[in-house]
Amino acid sequence: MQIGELARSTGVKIETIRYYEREHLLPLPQRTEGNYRLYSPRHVEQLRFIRYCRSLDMSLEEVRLLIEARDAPAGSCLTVNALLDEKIAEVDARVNELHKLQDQLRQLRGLCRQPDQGEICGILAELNRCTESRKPVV
Amino acid sequence: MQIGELARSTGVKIETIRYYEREHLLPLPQRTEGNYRLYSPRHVEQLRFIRYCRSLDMSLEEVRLLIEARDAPAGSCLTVNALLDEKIAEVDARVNELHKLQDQLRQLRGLCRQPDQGEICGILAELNRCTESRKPVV
DNA sequence: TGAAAAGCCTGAAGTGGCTTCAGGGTCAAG
DNA sequence: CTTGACCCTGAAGCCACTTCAGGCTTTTCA
Repeated sequence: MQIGELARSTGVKIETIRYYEREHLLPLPQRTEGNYRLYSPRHVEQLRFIRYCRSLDMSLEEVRLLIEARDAPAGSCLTVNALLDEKIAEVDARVNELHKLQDQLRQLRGLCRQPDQGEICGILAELNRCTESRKPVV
Repeated sequence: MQIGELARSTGVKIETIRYYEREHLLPLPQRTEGNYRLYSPRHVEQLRFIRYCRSLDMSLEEVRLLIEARDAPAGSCLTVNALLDEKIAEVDARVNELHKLQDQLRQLRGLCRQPDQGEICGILAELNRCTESRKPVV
């Protein structure tokens, strides 16, 4: 299976596949006489593994850890649990941040409901106000 | 006011200030005889403006737009409103994604509550399962 | 048979929003 | 006069890719 077919069957771009190879996340494939990469079902699995982990917001470094753990499963539970716990905490924190951001954005948006009436837009006024060392209303 | 004081009084790193200058987000400051940057209160305001926008998750490109709008406020309401609406939609979408991710991560984490019992960790088993072309349980 | 089109190759540079590093120059205090 | 705090520049590093330039291989079709 050539790189194009691997790309189609996994939905991963060719360039990304080559990038993973350079990063040693995918084992080196065989080559044809014309120097084309030749992939095995093993590669398909590994690529899917990487993409599933990435869809869970893991960094490539974390994916590397998980691949190690997967290839030597004994005793790796603690590592994997710790990784997931950390990730869950990160995502929780990020969601909280974004909720606050949503409030701020909506309040700011509320300062100018009408299209331009000639006077200065309430949003710009507020953004400007925040450049002085007073606290934002929003 | 030298760059160090500007940095202290705004909480922005010196390197970041120089970076904003390179990116034309901050006007070029005067220089002393010894080639040190000299900032005015105008620069302090502008830098605060940038950081406030950044705290609202605006990209530097968007900040550039807002600076333009701020400096020519007439008729800029529509631009500013559109930018905010887009930003609000983006953040909403991201929050939804993260909520789904949280569910996934927590379910995955639930597959291995105990430290290593010798058998293969349920999490790794599930991650592996997802490398085959079946749908994930989680 | 021959040429175009589709597919593949490599290495380097670009993305955003900074941060870090190497290798200096300037200036006030002791 | 030297130490140390402060400042300067230009280049490279970070992440996870993406894009680009320039060229090779294989297939397809006239």
